[in-house]
Amino acid sequence: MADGGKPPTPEKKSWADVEEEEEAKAKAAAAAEAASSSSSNEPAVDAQAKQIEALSLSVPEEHGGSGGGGDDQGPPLLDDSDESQIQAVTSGGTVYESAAAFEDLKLTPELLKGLHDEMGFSRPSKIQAVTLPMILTPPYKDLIAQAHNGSGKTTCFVLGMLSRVDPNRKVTQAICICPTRELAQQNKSVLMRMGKFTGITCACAIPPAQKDYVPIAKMPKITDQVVIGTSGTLMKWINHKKILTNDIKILVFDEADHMLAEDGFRSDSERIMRDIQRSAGGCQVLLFSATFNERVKDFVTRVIKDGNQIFVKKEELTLEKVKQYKVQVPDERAKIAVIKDKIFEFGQKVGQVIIFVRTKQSTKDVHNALTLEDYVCSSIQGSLDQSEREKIIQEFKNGYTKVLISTDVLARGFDQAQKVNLVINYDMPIKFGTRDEPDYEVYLHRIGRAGRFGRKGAVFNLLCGETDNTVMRKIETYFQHNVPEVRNWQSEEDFERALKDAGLVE
DNA sequence: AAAAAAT
Repeated sequence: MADGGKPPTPEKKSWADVEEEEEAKAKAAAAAEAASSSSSNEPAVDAQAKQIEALSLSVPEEHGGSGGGGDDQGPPLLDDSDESQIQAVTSGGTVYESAAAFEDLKLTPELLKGLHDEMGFSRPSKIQAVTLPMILTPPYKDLIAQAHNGSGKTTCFVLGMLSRVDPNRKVTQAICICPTRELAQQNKSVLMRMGKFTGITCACAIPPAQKDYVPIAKMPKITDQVVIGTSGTLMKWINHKKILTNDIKILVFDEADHMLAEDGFRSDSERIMRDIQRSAGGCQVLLFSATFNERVKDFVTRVIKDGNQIFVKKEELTLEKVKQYKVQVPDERAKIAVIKDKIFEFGQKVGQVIIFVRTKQSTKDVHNALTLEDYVCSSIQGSLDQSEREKIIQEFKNGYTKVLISTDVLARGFDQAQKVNLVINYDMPIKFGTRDEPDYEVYLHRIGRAGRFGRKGAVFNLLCGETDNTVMRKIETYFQHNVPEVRNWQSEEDFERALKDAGLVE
């Protein structure tokens, strides 16, 4: 049943055995030659990398397992597979074989039990099949891996951390850095579930809620094998020797493009990397994200020189199953009207909804406008107290709230057990400092909140004025993806048809 | 003119 509907693939048809090793070596040598003659300061990795076959990244078949809201709908369908391509480039002489089953990965029985019984995964998704051997095969090479939103990246690095850690040693051996507290907590909860039978423990390095505050001096030392957190708190704990970094074996950057972007967390990330480098004498570094723009890609491939790389073309990055729409509205009031009359009418019926706005103030404004008319929703942004943030996330993950208004704090990585299938761009994502230059990466991450793990979803971009239209046009061009228009923002039929086309209503 | 983290 696992292969239902899929064309039969030959045994072991992985990129690894497509090319003979000898041939690959010859190619690598040729590549090195070419690279060194074209520009002598090219990073060695490009020169020595051997280009392997492009692989098809199919929709994964894993699902939320027991952590969901209770009404488990069984494994997602494998009907139409995503034809997007990913490209793997390996470094050095190691040859990897794509893992058809988790059993091929020499995992401990405890970990396998966690994967099957607790997570409910039957076999690896494409990105997992490709990256897990790279992560788990000695010599432990660094890895830069790009894969679609919702394709199962978290499992890759969580499994990586769990299997590289010695459960018997009560010292920190793995660190994962995330851009937001919510993501750190979410990743921790995935790791705890997956590692349920291993005895491995995990600390979350994020600032405590006000009521739980303790001075750093009084904080006990961390003895957990894994620490997952945000950059500031991680640095603080490391600086105060609450985390000892000399036994770190693996360092993971989730949403790595943002963690290493100049206008992101680059300086923090570099500092932490240097710290660990110094005290642990080098450790395996994993970078995971759905997006790597050319600038960041160029930078990370220079920082992580001798690693394996997997990248996806930007034109292949929009999710087939998430239908995008644009809606012209005359003014801000009309946006609220659309949300009230259309989104609340239809949206809630089909699942949960996230409405993205640009500023913290806007979350309050939109929230107030809706609450005034007795619509129930909640809103979140980074200035709320930690306990408040946790409460709102908890209520949303429980399914208690259906509509959540958010800044980009939730744009990346946030996963709601596949129950969010509608995303509203109340404000379009704009690059900071520009008027009409889209933030393509944020756009992609936002729409990725819908349609997790190959499920259906829809996105409505509310466009008001020429600037918004310019931004939308640029996005369409960038991803080479035409976004159809909902003709009349006041028309129930138009919205209904759009949702029908997206497969969200009958 | 900002969201994110945090001092």
